[in-house]
Amino acid sequence: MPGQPNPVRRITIVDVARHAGVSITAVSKVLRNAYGASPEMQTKVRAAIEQLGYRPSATARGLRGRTYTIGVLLPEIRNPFFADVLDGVTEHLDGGEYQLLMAQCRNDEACEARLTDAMIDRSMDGVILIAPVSSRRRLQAVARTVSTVVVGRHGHSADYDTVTDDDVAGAGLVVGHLAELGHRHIAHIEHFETDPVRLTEMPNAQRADGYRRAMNAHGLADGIDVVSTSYTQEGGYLGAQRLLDREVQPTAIFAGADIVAMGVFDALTEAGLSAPEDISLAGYDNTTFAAFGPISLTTVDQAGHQMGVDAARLLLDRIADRAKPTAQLKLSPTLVARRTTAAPSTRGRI
Amino acid sequence: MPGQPNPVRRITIVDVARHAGVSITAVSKVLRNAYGASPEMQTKVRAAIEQLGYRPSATARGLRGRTYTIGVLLPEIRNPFFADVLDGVTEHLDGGEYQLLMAQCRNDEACEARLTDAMIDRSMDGVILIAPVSSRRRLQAVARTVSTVVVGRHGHSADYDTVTDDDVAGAGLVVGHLAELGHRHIAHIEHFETDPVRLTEMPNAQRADGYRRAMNAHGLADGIDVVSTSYTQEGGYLGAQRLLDREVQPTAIFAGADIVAMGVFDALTEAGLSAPEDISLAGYDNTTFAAFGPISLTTVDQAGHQMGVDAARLLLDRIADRAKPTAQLKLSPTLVARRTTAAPSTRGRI
DNA sequence: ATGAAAGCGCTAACAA
DNA sequence: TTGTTAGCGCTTTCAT
Repeated sequence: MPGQPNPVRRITIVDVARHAGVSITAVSKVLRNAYGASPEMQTKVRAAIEQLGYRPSATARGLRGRTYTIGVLLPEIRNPFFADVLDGVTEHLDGGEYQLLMAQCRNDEACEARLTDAMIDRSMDGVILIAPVSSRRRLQAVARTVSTVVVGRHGHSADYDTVTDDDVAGAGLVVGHLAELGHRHIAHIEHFETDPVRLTEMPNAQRADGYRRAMNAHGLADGIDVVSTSYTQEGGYLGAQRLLDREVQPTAIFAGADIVAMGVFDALTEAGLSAPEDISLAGYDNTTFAAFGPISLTTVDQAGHQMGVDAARLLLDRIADRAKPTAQLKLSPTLVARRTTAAPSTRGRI
Repeated sequence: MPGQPNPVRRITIVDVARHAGVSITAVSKVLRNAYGASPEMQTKVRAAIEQLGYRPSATARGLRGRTYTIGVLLPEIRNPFFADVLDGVTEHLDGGEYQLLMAQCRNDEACEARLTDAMIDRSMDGVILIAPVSSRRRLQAVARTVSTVVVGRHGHSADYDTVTDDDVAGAGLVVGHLAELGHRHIAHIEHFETDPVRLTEMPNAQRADGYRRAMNAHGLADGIDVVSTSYTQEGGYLGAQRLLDREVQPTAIFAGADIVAMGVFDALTEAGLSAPEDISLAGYDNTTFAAFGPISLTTVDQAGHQMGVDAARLLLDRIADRAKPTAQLKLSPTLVARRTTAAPSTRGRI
């Protein structure tokens, strides 16, 4: 008897109406808290709903009105920073009438297109795109179809709201901190990027830009040293290896993300080096990993949780009023100095 | 002109039918690769679909047939083990006709009820529940409504398939490894559990059970030492603190999950101790964290990726045939010995 | 092989 | 305030 039980017909609005002895419309109105249902009506209907254990079909609702569903597109579930953002979104939506469903795309434009389409096909009421790599044109197209908030990507649009961190300033904080400690040769591991739009809009590009600007501002133009890999642990590992192979090694490495710093750790350990004794190391994001005792990574806090809360709020506002002008929220990052940065040592150096 | 653009009417099956000069039924048949559409018909319809950029509404489809949507319920997005499972699921579903949407519940029964309901309300074709904490009754109810595969929870059911790891054996591997190194006082940090069903079915309970059995089997009954906290970093931290306060400290700690071991590291560092010099440390899950160079944690690999692949496969099978008998897949874990375990030292000990 | 037509469970005019 | 009814975009009998 496992499968194929009696085809448990789901309770529908018709059942509720019949059971309560009212019209279908009446039930619908109560469900939506719409105008035109007397208190007694409300009570009767709610009682019937309760007794029958009725739950409205989001599918059927979606065909006419809304599905009460919000989609979140994550670039990478392993990067704890995105979990922080997600927590913020969840917290703001909790208790409300919207359900959150998410999907993952690892910096893959084709995947993003597929998934945003899938969300639109499922009549989602709104979507939050976290650090999407899609073209501007594509983002605009999505946003014109469904209420959209873009998180972690710069660039204004009349079609979607944005929530970002001031990545240029964040990179500046790191460089300032290291320069103050006495470092002059500060290397940066960036996420490789060639697309001109992404070069302007993606956080990784802005961090690299902020790094260069800050180095110049501190009179350290000669100490600028950038390697391009990717914002992954492997990218950090490979990037650090390249830096360690330099004739003159940098005294500090600014990894564009904490996850990159993890890879740098790998390479350092492999080379018998450690931070900050041999090389100072800083990351970006202030993930739980960075705070972890044995690591204690100096990093930049960009308040992912708050970004999530703001994104959810903006999305609900936009769903409520599709025509309201778009907003661009830019949060200010702060430096979290921990144990992986210190004054440069001369140990073993020529 | 931001919001409210011309209410961009979506292309529907009617548009396609008209454009191709055929009936709506014909288009539907082509969409579903159903029987009764000639090659020419196929060609005509596909051309129209292509030209118009038509995408079927999953919402409308769901009202009659399937939504081509599979839901995954994750307990904790920060635990990288679950990301491994998810990767496996994604990989198996990739390229198919099903879309995967996920949601997170932090070991919260109420949240699980809400989200499984939400998935059912959205007419999802199937759901994969990862390490759910809900009651058996609830899981059965869900499974009778929608095709379900439960991952990481023991206990057979005629209503859902299961994919698990042999947690008892896994715990045995750790104890065996530590015993072989010469440890006799091996402590275990478990996830606190009182519910009688979960005490039987949850992996954490099985690991604790396997630990006890293995300790006895190795003649180390006197060395059994369990502290109950939770499978979180904080749980590991608090558990380790309690163990370090013992009159006689254990020479090894078996943390029930890698994330717990992370917290143990915190506590050790704080106490000025390190692994394996002062205390050996082992985890469970073989997450990327465990493999991370500076950590190099001894742990148990339970092949999360493979579990995900299997879960997806079982789910597709069940969707195809709701009546097929349920399967219980139990994978065998392997030990991954790294640098945090070694022979017990007598340093500083009485 | 093809198409007409009846719903699926809701929402939203509109009428009463 | 309440109820009737026409769809929403599909799938699926059932004729042809």
